[in-house]
Amino acid sequence: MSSLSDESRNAFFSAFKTWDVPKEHFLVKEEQVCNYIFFVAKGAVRIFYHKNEKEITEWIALDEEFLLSIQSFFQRSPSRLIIQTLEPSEIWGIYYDDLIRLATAHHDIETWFRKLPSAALILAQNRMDSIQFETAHQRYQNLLNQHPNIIKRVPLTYIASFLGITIETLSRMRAKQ
Amino acid sequence: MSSLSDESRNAFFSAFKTWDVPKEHFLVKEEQVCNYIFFVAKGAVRIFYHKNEKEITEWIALDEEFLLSIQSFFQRSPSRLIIQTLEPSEIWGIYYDDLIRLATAHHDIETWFRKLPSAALILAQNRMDSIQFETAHQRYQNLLNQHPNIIKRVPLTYIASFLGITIETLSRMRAKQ
DNA sequence: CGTGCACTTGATTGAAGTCAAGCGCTGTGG
DNA sequence: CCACAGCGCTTGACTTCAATCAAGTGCACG
Repeated sequence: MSSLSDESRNAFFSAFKTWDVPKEHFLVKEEQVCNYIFFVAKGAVRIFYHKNEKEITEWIALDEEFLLSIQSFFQRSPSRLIIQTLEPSEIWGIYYDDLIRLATAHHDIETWFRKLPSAALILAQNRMDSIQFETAHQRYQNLLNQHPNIIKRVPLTYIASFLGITIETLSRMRAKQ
Repeated sequence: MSSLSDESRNAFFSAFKTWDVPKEHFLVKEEQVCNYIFFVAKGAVRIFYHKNEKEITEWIALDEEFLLSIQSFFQRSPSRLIIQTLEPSEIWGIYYDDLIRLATAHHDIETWFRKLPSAALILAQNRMDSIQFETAHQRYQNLLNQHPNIIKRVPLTYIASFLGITIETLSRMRAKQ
């Protein structure tokens, strides 16, 4: 995003649609195609999937963050991931076809766009590393350092699910700071 | 791959270069850019990265499998992943520029090519799921069912590292079938 | 006012890591 | 040609982290 020219950035942001949505509103339901790149202008949104009847939180986006199901958006296929607000939120979204149009017209947008899936792969890799090699306590501390607002604003269940631990364990970590 | 027309498939395979390489030969070293999509025609190759001075195996490719560092190849940036043969092997590779040329000429190759990063993301996601939610024993059983040849041909260290467990634990799993 | 949800706290269990010792090849050097 | 060093793997004893099960507290909302 930071790599875009002012002109491209303006074109990009002009293409957004905006919505005001209540708490627990679905931006993408299971098996739907994710047709938008979303930007959480204000509010809190989680992205999660079902695994053995449980909901696994993949990420929680607060104010001024992007999110989407990369796989669904890029492959134009039904999403395993579900996107849902945790608070009443102001959401912006850029529609797939509009983004393609922009990418065709602006080379820097195309470059940015093309890099998204492999950038997401790096994030997935990092998250896997942290689940595999860090203790629950380290993961909690990292989240606390890097995204203190998530800890402050979001219910335990979602944080625990994101960290890959039980709410009991998370509760105990907090008790010991 | 299966989605390519005969013509595209021929063009694709004609563009390969081939090498005979000894055991423990590096196809991609750390911090190098991965310029090829590799195809292991015959042999065994591992892809791994360094984490806290340890080598973490990400995948092991045997006869007739593709492998590459998606992130490095697509972003044209230095690779965190290292690719190295485990046996004397016959390796084919298609060079980045050649692949771009093919993708420009053959629309189905371009489609295939564009999908690679988000397809890899799904694999990464699945692997994370298995590390997070399956026991070491389940992961071993799955590997045994889905890739028995890896278990047969590859030294324990690499398999243990791929499964995310210690060699002791792996040895114990094998003892109980 | 009470039912339920979000969170806490405690006791117990279990899976897998660590440390340590030992076995059986293979290959190199005396 | 044998000896022994080293590697790949196994086995055992112990430890640890976090899950599970089970109560219990406090607040929120109908």
